[in-house]
Amino acid sequence: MTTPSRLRADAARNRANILRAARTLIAAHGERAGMDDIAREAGVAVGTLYRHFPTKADLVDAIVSELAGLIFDALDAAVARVDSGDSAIKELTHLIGRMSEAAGHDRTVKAAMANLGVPVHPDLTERAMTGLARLVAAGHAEGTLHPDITPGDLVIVMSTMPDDELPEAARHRWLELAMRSLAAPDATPPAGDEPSRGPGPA
Amino acid sequence: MTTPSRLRADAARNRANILRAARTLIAAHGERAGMDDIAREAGVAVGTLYRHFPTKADLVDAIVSELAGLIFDALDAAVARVDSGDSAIKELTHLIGRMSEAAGHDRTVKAAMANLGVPVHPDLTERAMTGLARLVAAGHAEGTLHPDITPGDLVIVMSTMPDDELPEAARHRWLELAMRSLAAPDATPPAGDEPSRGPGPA
DNA sequence: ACCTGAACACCGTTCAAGT
DNA sequence: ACCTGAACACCGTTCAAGT
Repeated sequence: MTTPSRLRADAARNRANILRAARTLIAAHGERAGMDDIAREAGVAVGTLYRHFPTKADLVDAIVSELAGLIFDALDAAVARVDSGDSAIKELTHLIGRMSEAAGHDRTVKAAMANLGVPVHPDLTERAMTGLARLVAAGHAEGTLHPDITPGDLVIVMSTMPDDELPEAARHRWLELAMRSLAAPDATPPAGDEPSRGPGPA
Repeated sequence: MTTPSRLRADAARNRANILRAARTLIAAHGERAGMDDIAREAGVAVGTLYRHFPTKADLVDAIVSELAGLIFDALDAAVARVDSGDSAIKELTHLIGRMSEAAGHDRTVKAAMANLGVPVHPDLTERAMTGLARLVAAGHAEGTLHPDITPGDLVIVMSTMPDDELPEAARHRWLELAMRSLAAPDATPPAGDEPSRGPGPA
């Protein structure tokens, strides 16, 4: 779990090989991937696998966290671009679209997505929520995001993203529909603000 | 799989007990439910379980199909009400809302949902698509459904419905967002229940 | 310290024996 | 015909023995 500060050379090599093998096999077969298969693919004995990751869940978690890190990087990059003046709704569409595309090829992405909502690592979750809040604020400021949308809503959208069980065309259409539910109502300019029943930001 | 036209009295009783036990345990624990546990709960030996359902997947499939049947019934009822003059968007909201609520308590519902898109039983799928097409047509006619929405879009929405991994408040908020993506641009989506702030998972 | 691989435990599945 | 439950196979996990 906690990577020791210093690792024997062969141990470090083994760990890297295990992670690489796990990335490949778990992305392809999900949790169905067998520990023996992963060990063989990594060129180590099962015992070695278990020395580095005490349980299969720990190994999966490591892969998922790794991927969550990449997602956070993408999020940070989007925030940076928005700070530089790019359109928030455009960056958000791009971000969610990239994640959805990834989720179509890698079974781990959905799990990484869920980690945003159910904090396994609270610090990472806070990092994500901070980034999402920046995007939401920018979207509200430029008037392209629906006024009642919150960072939590983005988490909901991301965690209900389709995986590879839906064909690509459907995943693409999902993105359109999802963004439609996030976007500001553009048909009528937001002058009087709708009195419907939207829980306004008070 | 194919239920024999006549079944010995004890066999029929066993089958019913197995289905009831499976409903309970699979709804609660998903596919993690053990075959031995289901057999014990049903009061039969494992061999008997396997005589009725050659494989665990078959048993799960039976439960899922059963539930899909209930969903289709609900769909047909909605179509009937719309034919009687009820609002299509309102019935659609109610229908998806009920399914979402069910999915929050029963891990099988999502699987049943997926059956709509990936036809396990083509005839059932066709029945569902016919019903959905009626609702879509009615929604277009009354102008409450977004003009470009198709029955396939409803399948996408239903198969990306959140399960019990999202808390109830988030599931409720999901419904609002989903209906927003389906509604006509100028229409105010009817909310059967009071809208809740959807802050997502804490 | 770390690695190895045989052995154990658990659960899906089978089958010889019963009625 | 249908039921029973011990036995088998598979896979996650452990551990005594090696270096």
